[in-house]
Amino acid sequence: MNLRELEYLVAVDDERHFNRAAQRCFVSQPTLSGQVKKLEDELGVLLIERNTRQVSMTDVGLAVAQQARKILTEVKAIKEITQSFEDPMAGELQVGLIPTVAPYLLPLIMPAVNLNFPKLTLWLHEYQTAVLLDKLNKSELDLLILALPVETDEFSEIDLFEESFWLAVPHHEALGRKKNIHLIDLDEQEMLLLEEGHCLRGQALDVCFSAGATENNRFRATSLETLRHMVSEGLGMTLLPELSVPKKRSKKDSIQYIPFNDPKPRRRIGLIYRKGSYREETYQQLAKIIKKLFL
Amino acid sequence: MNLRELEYLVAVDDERHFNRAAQRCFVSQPTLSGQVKKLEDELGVLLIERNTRQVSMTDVGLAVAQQARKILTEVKAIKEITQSFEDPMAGELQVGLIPTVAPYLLPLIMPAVNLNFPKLTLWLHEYQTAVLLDKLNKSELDLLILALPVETDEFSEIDLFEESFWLAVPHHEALGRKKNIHLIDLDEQEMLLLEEGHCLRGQALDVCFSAGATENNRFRATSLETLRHMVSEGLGMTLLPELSVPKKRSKKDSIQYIPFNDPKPRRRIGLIYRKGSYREETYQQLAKIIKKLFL
DNA sequence: TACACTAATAGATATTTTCGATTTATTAAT
DNA sequence: ATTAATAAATCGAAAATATCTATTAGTGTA
Repeated sequence: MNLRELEYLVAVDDERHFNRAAQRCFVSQPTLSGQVKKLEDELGVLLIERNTRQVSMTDVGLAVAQQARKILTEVKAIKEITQSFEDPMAGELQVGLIPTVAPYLLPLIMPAVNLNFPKLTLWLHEYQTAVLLDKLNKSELDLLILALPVETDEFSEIDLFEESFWLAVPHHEALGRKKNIHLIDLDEQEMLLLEEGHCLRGQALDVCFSAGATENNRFRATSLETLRHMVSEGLGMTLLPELSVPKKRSKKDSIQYIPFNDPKPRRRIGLIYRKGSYREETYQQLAKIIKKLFL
Repeated sequence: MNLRELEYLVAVDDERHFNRAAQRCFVSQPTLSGQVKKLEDELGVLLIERNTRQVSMTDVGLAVAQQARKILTEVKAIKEITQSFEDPMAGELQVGLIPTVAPYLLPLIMPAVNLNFPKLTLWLHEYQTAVLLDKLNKSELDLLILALPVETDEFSEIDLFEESFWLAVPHHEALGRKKNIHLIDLDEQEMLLLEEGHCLRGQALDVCFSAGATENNRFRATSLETLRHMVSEGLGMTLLPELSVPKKRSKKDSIQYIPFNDPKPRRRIGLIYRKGSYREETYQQLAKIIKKLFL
């Protein structure tokens, strides 16, 4: 078997036309026809049903073409591997982030990343922790930015920064007058939280639990911004991670943002990747740049 | 690039010796040397550090060889794909089972499977549910036999059979006199259970909870057979899945096995595989044969 | 210095891939 | 029925590639 044969097969599956497929592969039609036939002979099955009027794939053909695509993708990866050794800070990276971090962190770090590593292209993906871990595992993603710790020994972690929680209260609430608050001030309070699946929900629940607060079970927000709108509508208070707290705040805002006194409740944000990945150097340098911004 | 070049590279990585690597590939040493050099030229990096005395892989070389192995494995899979279309009931299958099912189910089904599908080779793997699902996801396994339901939409399920739970009590216990028992007879009883990680533990806990029984927290068994020995030593009672209950029982056994009256507590055992797998036909037929044994 | 071992090189040969030209088959239009 | 248009298969020559044997060159050891 041969990688070119596989390319030809994939081209036929895409084009459903031998001539066009051949053009796409920059070879003549007889060449492509011949190689496809050779592949069929070697495998001992008919991959493509064809007459002079129409081309269609057999069931086996479809399955083999699918596998061929996978193989060709893995082959491309070889070139990326070697390039990443030549220059660790060049190439493409599939990065996954959790939704409660991505929109607030990316504007902060992307300019610095692009400036320092102009040859590095980041493809950004936003999913909840469980999905991210699965995709990292399956090598669909290379690198995750999420809340630590993650209990698994298949991945390596790098700490990035710690993020405190702030209290977001509607303007009219008594608590909104305070400049700082203590955890115990939350005792007996009812909090709005995110829906199931967001790791932030679990972290906030922990804080609520240790402070003696409870969850408002009538509403659960699907995103941090929904949550913020709910607070702004006066429906209740919530905990927000520091990065999502606006830098410019005024006493007239419909939401008052209040920091905690020590010991501040907080979460760790970090970066994880598959243990022993050949891209380790890339990840370390990326982490270094991001950390610098939080000093 | 070329699959043969990748084979040569892997051979060198394995043998650390050009001559032996060449022999392993059934080519002459100059051929192998030349092709490896060609690969290095194409990738633009040194993969192997060599002089006439010793051969060692560079970091890039190791990473590329690793990727090459992956590719060659995927290529092999093509042949398996076509063969499985030729005859769905031929070839190799990586089957995963949970530890509370494997040792009791396999002796029952393997003779029938081997008889009906002599060309099918099953490789059997025993892990707890979470690990099985991960390996199925990563395509390290093709097929799982475990307790349903499994909450995920990436896999397809086929029901195999339902398995009732039996009560296993030490010979001397009062409950051991009974021929049948009701769930409510377990009220206030303390049960021995498996350690964390076994799905059977969760299923038994459910039963205990609904019956008003509690767990004995001083011991947790690592396997069903350990659990059975603990009961046999008189340390307490437990729930066992039907398949693990001996067919021949006597009143003199140190363990008395007692079935439940309706509604019997039970669990569903089934088979799952990746949705849309080209092996679907194979799995359906396997399921059919297994089901037949439980009619 | 001679020897044993190993990888690289050179030149010849064999194999495989490719191309252009042609053939065969099918459909649509006249 | 005939013709034209389209598309895939086939053929034979050429080009490209992989392989072989024989030889060379480098490295460590006795």
